[in-house]
Amino acid sequence: MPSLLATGETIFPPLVKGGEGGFETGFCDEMTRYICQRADIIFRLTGILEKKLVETGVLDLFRNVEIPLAEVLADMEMAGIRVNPHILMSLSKEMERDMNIICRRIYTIAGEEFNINSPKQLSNILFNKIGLKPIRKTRTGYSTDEGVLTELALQHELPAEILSYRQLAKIKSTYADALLSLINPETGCVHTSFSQTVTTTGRLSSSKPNLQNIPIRTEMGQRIREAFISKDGCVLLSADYSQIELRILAHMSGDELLTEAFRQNEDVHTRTASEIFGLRPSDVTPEMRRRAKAVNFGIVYGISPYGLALDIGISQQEAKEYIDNYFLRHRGVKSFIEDTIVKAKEVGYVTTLLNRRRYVPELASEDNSVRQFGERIAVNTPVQGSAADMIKLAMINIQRRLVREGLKAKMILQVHDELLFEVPEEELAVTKNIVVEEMEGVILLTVPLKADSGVGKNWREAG
DNA sequence: CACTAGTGCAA
DNA sequence: TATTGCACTAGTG
Repeated sequence: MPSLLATGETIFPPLVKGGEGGFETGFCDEMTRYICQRADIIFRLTGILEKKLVETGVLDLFRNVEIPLAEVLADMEMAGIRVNPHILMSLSKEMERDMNIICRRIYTIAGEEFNINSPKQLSNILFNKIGLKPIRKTRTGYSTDEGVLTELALQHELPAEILSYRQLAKIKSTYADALLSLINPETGCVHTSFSQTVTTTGRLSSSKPNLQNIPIRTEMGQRIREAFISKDGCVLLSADYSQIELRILAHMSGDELLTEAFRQNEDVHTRTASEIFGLRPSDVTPEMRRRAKAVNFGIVYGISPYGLALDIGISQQEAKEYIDNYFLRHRGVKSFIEDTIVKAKEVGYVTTLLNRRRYVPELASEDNSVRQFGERIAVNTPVQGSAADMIKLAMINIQRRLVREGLKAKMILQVHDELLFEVPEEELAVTKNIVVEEMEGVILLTVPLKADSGVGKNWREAG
């Protein structure tokens, strides 16, 4: 790709000369500082340019979505989200105590002390000293990841202890200690950095801290979420799209059953389970629904029997039957996948609802695995990227309405299909209406869009 | 100090 | 041998 600009040169020069990283620069005058910080952020967020313009091939998207969104994101970054340091500190201490206890047990079982955090040293203990049978290889040795340890736990008591230790170590280092260090002492908030230029699909990314991967599945994770709080007089409002990617798949593919499921406002995973297992929806068990949910995710990712089997712990044979059954009932999805790949090979790229473009050179590869990877990209990107388009547009529309209606409510986070707001309590009802209305009405599809919402004094309650 | 590998968190 | 990310620790040079 020829470069239109010299290295470092940009179409949009900074409005104000200032240091990189707004919250680290020291200015005396508060207003000057505010303007410089905001300008720095907008500059970073719009500094996309020739690569972006050429690669997307769509100037409209850039003008109508990404430039206006930069201002929204700048406001979000500056607003930040308040974090209660005491919750994180006590959680950290509690986890340290538990880790010490587990650590001593591990050393006793192993018969020696070693660095539990080192996969290399752990692998030596498990596979050489104890003599357990390796399950999978990595490039440099034997894998000790969660799936492997879970299997090994059936034969020996050590792997289970390692799993407990790992869970605590992960949460403590990444989410308790690291997050504490990123609280801005002046604002009492964490101010993430969003990027519009990192991902290949059009999603945002978040860093320093990454607020798009805060734990949610485990109890420990939920307790981390309790540390994200609203300011006095405010509550947190969370609104998330329900099944947006599957709804987009229904829209793009025109698949009859999938479309009908959403039009009837049915539970799509239960519906899929009933199709895969050949039962009435009322006879679907929670375990069947769980497996069907994995199938639905798999469809969007470009499923393989191996991957599905690995994900839900069944045989490859069984996984293949699930997939075959799914495509038997969903001819529309099947032909959408095939047509998308054929078209992508023809023109060299795929597109989203707002004409975002991603080139897929992998499709022309001689290497089968590379080419198949290209095919999964070709299927996944229009779906994932369209979801990104839609929430971005909704964010712009919501922000405009909040301003126009003179509300103090602030958008503070985006997590791919969820938006988080800090809302003065007296504005809650009206803000919630605006948010849900704008999210559900952002683009008219052949199936309805649904946004669920929740409210609380912290992210756990609101989520 | 810069980099890679393995691991694991989210949508 | 399922998509997109960020970031931790260990280990190497």
